[in-house]
Amino acid sequence: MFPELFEGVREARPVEERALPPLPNVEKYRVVRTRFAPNPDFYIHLGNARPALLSYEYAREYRGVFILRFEDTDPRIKRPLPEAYEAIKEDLRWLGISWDEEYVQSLRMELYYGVARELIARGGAYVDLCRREEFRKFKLERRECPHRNRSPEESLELFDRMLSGYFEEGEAVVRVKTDLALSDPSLIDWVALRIVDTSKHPHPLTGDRYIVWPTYNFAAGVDDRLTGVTHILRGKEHAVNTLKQLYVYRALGWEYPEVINLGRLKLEGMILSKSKIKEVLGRSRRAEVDDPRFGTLRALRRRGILPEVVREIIMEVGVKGTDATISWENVASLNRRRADPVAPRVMAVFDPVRVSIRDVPKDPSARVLRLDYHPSNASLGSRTIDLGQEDVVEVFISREDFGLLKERGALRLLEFCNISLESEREGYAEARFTGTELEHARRAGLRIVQWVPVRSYVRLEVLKPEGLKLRTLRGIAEDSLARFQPGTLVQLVRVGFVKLEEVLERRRVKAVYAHD
RNA sequence: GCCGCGGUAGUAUAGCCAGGCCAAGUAUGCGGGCCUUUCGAGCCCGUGACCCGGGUUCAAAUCCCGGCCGCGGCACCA
Repeated sequence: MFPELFEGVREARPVEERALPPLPNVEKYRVVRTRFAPNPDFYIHLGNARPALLSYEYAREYRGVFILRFEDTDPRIKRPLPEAYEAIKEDLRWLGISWDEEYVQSLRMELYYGVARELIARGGAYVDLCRREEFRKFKLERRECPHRNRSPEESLELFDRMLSGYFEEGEAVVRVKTDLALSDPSLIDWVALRIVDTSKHPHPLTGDRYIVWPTYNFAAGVDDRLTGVTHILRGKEHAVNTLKQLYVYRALGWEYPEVINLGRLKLEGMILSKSKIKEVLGRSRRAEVDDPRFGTLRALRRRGILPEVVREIIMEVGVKGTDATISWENVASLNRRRADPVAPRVMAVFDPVRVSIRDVPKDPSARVLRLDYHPSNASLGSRTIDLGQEDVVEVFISREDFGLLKERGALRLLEFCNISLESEREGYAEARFTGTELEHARRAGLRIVQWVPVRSYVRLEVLKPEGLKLRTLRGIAEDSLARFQPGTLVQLVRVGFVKLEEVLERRRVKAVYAHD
């Protein structure tokens, strides 16, 4: 109809999403079923988002089913965090991921017991009563331990005893029979179920109801089969696990799903690993799980990183086994691209210095400024800065720009006027109005700097991560900043993008630094 | 003890499986230009790289062998 009206929109920036390579052997399956299986012992981070998003995208592309499964079968070492179940779902939703089915492993224990019995009955597993170190010796010498050749019946009986609470932690485990000749000792007769004393380490969901717990490999392997998963996308650190699970599948006559191992995703300068985050959390009173120094999805969200950017990064890195370190500069750049057209622009000054300007004409055109929040996005509206009728107009500029003023003797205050320095002493300057024309400023080569009127401003605190340090920048900003809702991404002119967190009694604003 | 992965511009990466369309793509950085919101933002142009050695081939960043360097994983965590 009016094609020209759509020009701008189309040119806005065609963010093309990279197409996913085809999944292997889809024709073998009626429907593609993928899954994401986090351990709810902590919040998920950018690295977890990779398999999550790719699994989801594949399910969608093939019109299949995407499964969310909580792997919470270690009440002792990786004890689930009660709030993590919900938090993970929230983070996934934020990323635009939805799931068709949801499972919680700690609620499926009887299923694992059943499969374990079947496996033992078929001679594919046995109950081992060796102490850990004892077994290790046998294994390294490629000898079988004394319990290995027990009859299935005997093992089954011992398994029931395990379940009844007869054994203590470490006294009995169920081992999957593999091949003693395996060159990789870590594969040999791996543990499928072990005892965890839940009276001492209660599970947040099931308390002390169960004392025999499946290991990751057993539970994951069984569940992938039981829930009909056809394609597994997971970190390449799981490559060995596939080999382990294969023994269970073979013993039970199951066919193993297709597996794609993904490389790790790191975020430059940010803490991703759970253990490191927990370390910082334990050390610092201030830190929260969404501390902007962390690479958790919550932290990225808090910093104003848009979910589309996280998606874009993951799709860009693609489906492969190579690790990738995402540079923060890149994240910032992608985010800026999307934020710039929609972020209102406001002036703020850090480390402020006061400047008194005389000779500013008293007519309204010079004293009452109407400024748009964005040069090209009119929908963001505008605000008015009223400089009053005093003889001198007082503004704050940053100490850095104050240095420029001293050096060059003149400056242009962004969208206001040109000034020249009359006198200065530490932290204060007197200047003279020399006109409002931008052309003059340009010809004179004046630097154009942001400023805040002394007459009306808000205090601004910006939380800024610098490496592992967290700094709080204190400054002042135009009072109009307080009119935005918390959560708004704002561009502080010549400073960077900031996400508003709190607006306190209209005179104080707290924000988190997103990026330049 | 054992298993696996990677080395592409200053930085981070794509391409490698299916060799030629790669005198190597993207982002950032850097240099220049543009924008009457004036900017450290944005837009445009430019700059710059296939770890080393050998082999296969008409043809190799891509395949094979060796070397050097870096990284990750497993063994009753997930």
